[in-house]
Amino acid sequence: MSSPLTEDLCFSPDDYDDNPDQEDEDGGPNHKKRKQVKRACFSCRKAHARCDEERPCRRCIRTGCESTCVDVPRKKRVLKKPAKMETVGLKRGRRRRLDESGEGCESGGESDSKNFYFDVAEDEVLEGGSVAGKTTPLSASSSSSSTSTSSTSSSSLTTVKKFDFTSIAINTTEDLKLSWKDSLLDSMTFAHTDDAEAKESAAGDKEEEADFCFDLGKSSDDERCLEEIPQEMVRELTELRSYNSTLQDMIKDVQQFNSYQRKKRRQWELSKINNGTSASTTPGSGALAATAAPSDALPQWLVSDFSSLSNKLVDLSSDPTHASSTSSSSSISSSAGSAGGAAHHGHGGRSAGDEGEMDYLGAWQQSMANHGAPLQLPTQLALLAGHHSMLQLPGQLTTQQQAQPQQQVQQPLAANNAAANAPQSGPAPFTTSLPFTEV
DNA sequence: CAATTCGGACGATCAAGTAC
DNA sequence: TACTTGATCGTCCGAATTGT
Repeated sequence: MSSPLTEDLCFSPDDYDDNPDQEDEDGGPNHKKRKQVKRACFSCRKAHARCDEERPCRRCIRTGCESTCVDVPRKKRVLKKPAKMETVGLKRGRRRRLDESGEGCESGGESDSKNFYFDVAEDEVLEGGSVAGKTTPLSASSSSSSTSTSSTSSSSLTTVKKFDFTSIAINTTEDLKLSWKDSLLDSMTFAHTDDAEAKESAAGDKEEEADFCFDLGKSSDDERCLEEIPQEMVRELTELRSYNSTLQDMIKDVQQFNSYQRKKRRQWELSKINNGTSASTTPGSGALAATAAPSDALPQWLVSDFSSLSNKLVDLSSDPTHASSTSSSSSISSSAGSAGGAAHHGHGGRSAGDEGEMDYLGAWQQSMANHGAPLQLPTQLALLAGHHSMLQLPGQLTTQQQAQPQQQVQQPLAANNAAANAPQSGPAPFTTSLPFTEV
């Protein structure tokens, strides 16, 4: 029954349209239309409870949550699927005048269209409008999957250009299957629905179907299609995800190192300016002692991280099966901490019987090239990782890089910082420029 | 027994498609 | 451009559940 709360609110008298004389086709002689407020407050909406126009509303006052009694902006409407009426055969737009049958007539105002609505409802699935309000399981599932783009939130880290394969927005095998089914079924003009009744009625109406259904093939083919192709996709995607996850780990660490070095360099340059002399001439004095000239040496934590990273890479490139088992144990600890959440998913995704041996490093190179990032990592990282093939050491610039000098990577930052803009009379630009630009 | 939660029916609104 | 209409989003009833 009604809860005491709603009883307390006592909305009833004018909550319903007192115009019952309209249509009573669904039986009830006094079928009153439910009136609803234009906008319910956040609290009421959350509680699925009745609200009113006042702020704070009566319910919030009563429950003592006036603070949350605020309006929430309406969501912008999004069409998740292409309009369905093509698939069902209904057409939008002004109703065609049908002289002979008398079935249709020129639509006039609102009431006319309403009548028409009910007329149509006789032989269609549209009953009382409630069916139309339902969301199909397919659309729901496809929209619910969320991407976990693990962009770093820390301000000291740079944002990476996107080459995140997981942004395909598919997180599980089931998601993938559903998504695939969805797209496949979308491509058919045949109205797919999980609702057995609707399916039946759709199947029954052969004549209409023929009009807007084309090239469906046999249903058995469709079934097979739905099963086989996802398998292939699942496998590929799993590989991609695994590789991408490793990539993300590396990127995170490298970004940290980059940030660390940049900060160090800024400090060094600043202190140099403040001192009014060349850093090399006054070593060991005061602040300068604290901010020694940046070196190419990696901090200790990074060294250990990259050690495990290199092991991991060796595993990945040589023995994928082994990689999946070892990668979890030799996890690359992300000192940033914040980004750890999405970083390590997918490593276990490679199935034991996976025969497709992937050239991860090659793939990485390819990916980086595709996204316009130069293939260059810090020297020590290159040495640590032990994969010179995938790294480009400072001496080995690409032709593209030879054309534009290295410090280009650091420019956006330097533009914002007067100190960093100081004449580059200090040490030569670092050879540890990184493959990522600041955004 | 009161309070809270939440599934789902119903209402409002919007955007796409069509007739004129 | 006016109009229709399906889809989508919001409201809130009322049954179920939880707390005291």
